Amino acid sequence: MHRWSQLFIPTLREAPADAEVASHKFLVRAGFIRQLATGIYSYLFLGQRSFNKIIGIVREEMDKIGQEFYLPALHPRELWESSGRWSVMGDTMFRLKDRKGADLCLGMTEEEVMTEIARKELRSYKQLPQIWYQIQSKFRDEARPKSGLLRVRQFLMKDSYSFDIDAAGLDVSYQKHHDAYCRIFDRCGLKYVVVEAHSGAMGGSQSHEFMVRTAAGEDQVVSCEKCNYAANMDKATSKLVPVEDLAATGDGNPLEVHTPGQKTIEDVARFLGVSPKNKIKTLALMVDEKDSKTGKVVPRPVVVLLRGDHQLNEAKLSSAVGGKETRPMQAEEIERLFWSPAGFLGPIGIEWARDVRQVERPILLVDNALEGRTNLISGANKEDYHLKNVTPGRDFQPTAYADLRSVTAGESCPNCSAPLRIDTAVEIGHIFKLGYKYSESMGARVLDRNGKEVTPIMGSYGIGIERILTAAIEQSNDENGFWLPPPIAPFEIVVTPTNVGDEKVKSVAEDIAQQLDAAGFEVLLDDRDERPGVKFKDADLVGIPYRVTVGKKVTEGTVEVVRRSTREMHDASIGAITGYFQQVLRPAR
RNA sequence: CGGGGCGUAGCGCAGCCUGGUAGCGCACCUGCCUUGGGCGCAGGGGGUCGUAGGUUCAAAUCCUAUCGCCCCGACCA
Repeated sequence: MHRWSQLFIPTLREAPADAEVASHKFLVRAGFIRQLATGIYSYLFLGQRSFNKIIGIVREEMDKIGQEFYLPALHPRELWESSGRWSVMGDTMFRLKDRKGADLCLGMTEEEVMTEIARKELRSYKQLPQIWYQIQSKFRDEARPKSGLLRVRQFLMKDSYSFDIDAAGLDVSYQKHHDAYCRIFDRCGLKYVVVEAHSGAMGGSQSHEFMVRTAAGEDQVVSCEKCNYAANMDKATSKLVPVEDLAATGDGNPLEVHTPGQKTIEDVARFLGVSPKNKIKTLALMVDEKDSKTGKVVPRPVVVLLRGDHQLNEAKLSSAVGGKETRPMQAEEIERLFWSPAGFLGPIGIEWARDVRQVERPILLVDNALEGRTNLISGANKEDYHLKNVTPGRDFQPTAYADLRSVTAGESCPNCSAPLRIDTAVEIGHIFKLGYKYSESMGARVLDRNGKEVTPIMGSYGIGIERILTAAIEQSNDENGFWLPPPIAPFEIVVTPTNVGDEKVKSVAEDIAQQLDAAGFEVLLDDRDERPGVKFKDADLVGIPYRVTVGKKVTEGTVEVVRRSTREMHDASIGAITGYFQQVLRPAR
């Protein structure tokens, strides 16, 4: 049993001025955390208790599917060079030198370290599958840490890695993680959604994110009101309402129209009296490609066509160009390709690559929404002119059609056609089929059944420990503070004697706390010599789900039980308290 | 990295424009009082005004540089 008067729980009446989101304000006000520097926080007593409980749950569930390791956070440069990520990670990686001048870095994830162990130690298919995990600090020099513990430079992560002999084995390891994550987040009392996620640049075959919907989040999830469809913004698709095409004019072939000074989609649509949906949006971008012979990096034009009212999704575009990054073309680059200033660009009159490998020609990517459309309006590649009657496939040949746009709220679900909603969310977990990227580049090999060398296939899986707590707070707070689900709360019950000067009140509170403690509950006795108002305010603030108030009614043998989330309050006889909490906190399963 | 803002007591802020005694609320300490929602009265402690340089008889205040922190954007295996 813990006594408040002996503890360091520095609660604050006011939130620090720079705190914006609820979890940040309350974590500081409730004395869970204190900031040391931008994106770097100390965890005080209550915070650490909460994290320890979260870690306990993660560990219990992970032990059912894998084995816990503890890996170094300090890594040699050579290790990250062996996977090629020393240069890829850029400024986000913390780097330092040792006394000999050797380069080191602080770990952002641990694929390299795990794969290094696998490479050295795994020899035979008989040793597979393996699932190895750890819970450890990760370091990322984020461009912009923010929102308290939501986006920080040092944080705790449960990261695990699976090694399987083949894709079917990976499917099993992946599913085990999926199920373990569901059990973990359920036990933590979170409401979450599992969404299909963008697999990233490396062509990983499958990826899911575990998201908690909250306004404080930085990610966007698209989900269906009716069925269980849910996806990350970078992955989501929708069914579109068909658009009525314009009638052909003149002989039906592309026809120049004078559109002086009409540069934006809206301008042109208004000027010509058509909907933006009948207009082609032409985006001029560049992608850096490596020349296969010289190895030199050469910029290559990538032109993207979208329906006029649609928005480009950069992650989808990146996937479409093989995981590379794109940038907008500069004015000279636009002139060189289109012979026209921006505002009047279009696909007609340029020789586009037949497929991506035809490197001497520019790439033309056309969004699926334009496939099969006819008589669209595009720029004419001539200042102050646009073209009517533009029909994809007839008037120009795309290098490829692809899904390139972001869905918007209200569009139809791809499965059941019900309206889609878009919410901001916090990512609390991510499971990812890595494939062969690390095992291949770092040279991990095992012998299969036939004595043939094969490369094990990997998965990697992460859980943000701090984000579980912040998401829980974002989900459950009011103007007075927050309440946590009992499994992750720093204490389950706070016993609040209203007046420790009253011997009867004091001793009953003491007895109740002792009893609850003896029965195995996590109890905090607020034995401070403070006025009741102060204690109630603090009790409401710090996230403890239940309060037992011991006050005047002790003379009648009665105390009050208050449930923080609902403010529900009822009198209970002193002798019945332990039984009551047995029922609500330890129900038989 | 681009744009904006802020650094004055533990927290929240005023003072700066117009240079001259460093202030307020909360918190903290002592005493009394009070005891069901941050109570009251009295007394008290605590600040190199982020740092460095400059202007001036005199700088929290004006100028320059620098560091830190926050917000928006870019970025985010």
